[in-house]
Amino acid sequence: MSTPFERPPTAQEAVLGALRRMLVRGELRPGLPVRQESLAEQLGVSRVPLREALKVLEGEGLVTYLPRRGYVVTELSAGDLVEVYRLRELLEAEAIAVAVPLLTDADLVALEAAAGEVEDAGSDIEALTTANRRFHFLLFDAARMPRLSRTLRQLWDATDVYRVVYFAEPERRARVRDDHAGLVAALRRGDIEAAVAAQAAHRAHSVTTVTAALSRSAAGA
Amino acid sequence: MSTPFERPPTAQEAVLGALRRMLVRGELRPGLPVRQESLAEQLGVSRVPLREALKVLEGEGLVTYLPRRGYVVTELSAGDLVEVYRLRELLEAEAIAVAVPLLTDADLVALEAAAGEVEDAGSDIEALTTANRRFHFLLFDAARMPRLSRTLRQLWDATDVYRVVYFAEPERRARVRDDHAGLVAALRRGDIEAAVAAQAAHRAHSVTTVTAALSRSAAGA
DNA sequence: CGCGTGTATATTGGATCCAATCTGACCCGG
DNA sequence: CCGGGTCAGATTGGATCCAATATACACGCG
Repeated sequence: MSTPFERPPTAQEAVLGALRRMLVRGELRPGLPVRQESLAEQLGVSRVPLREALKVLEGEGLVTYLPRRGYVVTELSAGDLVEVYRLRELLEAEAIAVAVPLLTDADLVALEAAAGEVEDAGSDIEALTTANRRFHFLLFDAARMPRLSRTLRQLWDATDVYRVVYFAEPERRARVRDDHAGLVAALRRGDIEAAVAAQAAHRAHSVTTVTAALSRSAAGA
Repeated sequence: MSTPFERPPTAQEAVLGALRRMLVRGELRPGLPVRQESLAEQLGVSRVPLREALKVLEGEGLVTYLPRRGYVVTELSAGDLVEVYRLRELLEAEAIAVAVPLLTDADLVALEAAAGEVEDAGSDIEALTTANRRFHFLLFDAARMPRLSRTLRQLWDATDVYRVVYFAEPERRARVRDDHAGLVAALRRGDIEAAVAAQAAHRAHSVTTVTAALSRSAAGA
C-alpha cells in the first residue's frame, strides 16, 4: 500500500540485496572465497552484475578484494565489532545532536509510526530489522547531513550480520521497544542529552550481548 | 628505489586512479553525466572495468548512480564540504587519541620521514598531496582501527578535489609544514590533547580557505 | 624423502555483443 | 500555439566469450 512497486530495476541491485541476505544468514561464510561463476548461476545472473555488487560490499568492508584472486568474505572479529560500535557512538551522537533541534512535528509522527512498525513486526526477524533500521535512520536523516547518513548506513550494513543474532531473543525485542519509546519521548521534549544517552544505552546493550554471543560461538570453534 | 613496481595490476584500479585524477583536475566536472563509452575509449579500456571503478566512487559519494540512467559527477556544495570536515573532526580526534599511546619509536621516525617528504615535495602539487596523505594516515593507521582508517580514507577521497586548491598557494604549503612539525612534537611528548588540537587547527585552516575559494568560484558562476 | 619445476585446470579480468530503456525530435490533434 | 504521442538514435545493463593469471597436482631431481 505504501510503495506499490519498489522492486530493484537492475540486476546488480537485486544481487546486492541477495548477497546481504546471504551474509546475514551465514550462507556466505567469513573467510571463504567468493566463487563468482557458481554464485552468479545460483542467483540467475551473469558475473558482471555480481561483480558490481561485490564492489559495493568491498567498499563497506564486508568482502575483501585481492586482485587476480577474487573476493573473500571478510572475517569480522570481536575487535572489529567493537570498533564499528565505537564509530557509531561518535557519529550517532553527532547526528542526534544536530537532528533534535530540526525535528518537525511530522518527523515525530513518522518516528512514532516507525516505532509502531517495530512493535507490529512481532517475531519476524526480517521485518524487525528493517523496521528498526527505518526508525533509526528516520532520526539520523533528520540531521540533514547526507554524508553522515551514508557513513552510518555503511557501518550498520557492516554489522547487519550480527544484528540478527541480537533480535533472536524475545526479551531483547521487548527491550528494543522500550528503548525506542524512551528515545521518542526524549526527542519530543527536545532533550538532546537524554536522546543521545538513550541511543547510547540502546547501542551499548546490543554490543555487549552480540559480543557475548560471538565469543560463545568462537569458543565452540 | 622503495617500490620498484607498484603499478596497478588490474585495469579497474588503474581506471579508478585515473578517474580520481580527472576529478581533481576538473576534467570531470560536477553535475555532468559520465559517458561510459567515450570515457572508456579515452582511457583505453572497455566499459566493464570503468563501471567497477565507478561503483567504488559511488560508495564514496563522488559520483551518483541513477539506475538505467548512469552515473553523474556529484556536485559538492560548501555545505557538503563543511559536513565532511565535521566528520573528519570527530573521527580524526578519535584516531589520534587512540594512536598516541600506541606510537612506537619506529612510528615516530616514520612520521618524521613522511613529514620530510612533504617538505621535499616542494611545489609539486601531486607529490605534495600524496606525501601529505601518507603522513596523516601513518598516524591514523597507528590507532589500529582498520574500519576507522577506511572511513577516514573515504572522507579524504571525497574532498581530494578541494585539497588541490588548498596546496596551490605557497604560503599554505609553508603553514602545512609548520603544522606537521608541531603535530610531530606533540606526538613525541605523548600529548594527546595538543596533538588533537594541532590536527584540528590544521584542518580548520584548510576548511576555511577552501570554502572561501569555493564561494569565490561559485560567485563567478 | 623433500623440494622445486612443469603442466593442467580452475578462476578471474576484460572485451565484445545484444537487449532494454531512456532521450530528444518531430508530428499530429486539440 | 500548446500538449501528447510516436519513432529514431543514444546510452546503459547484462550475457557471452576469450585471454591472463593463479592454484593444484604430478613428476623428476637432488
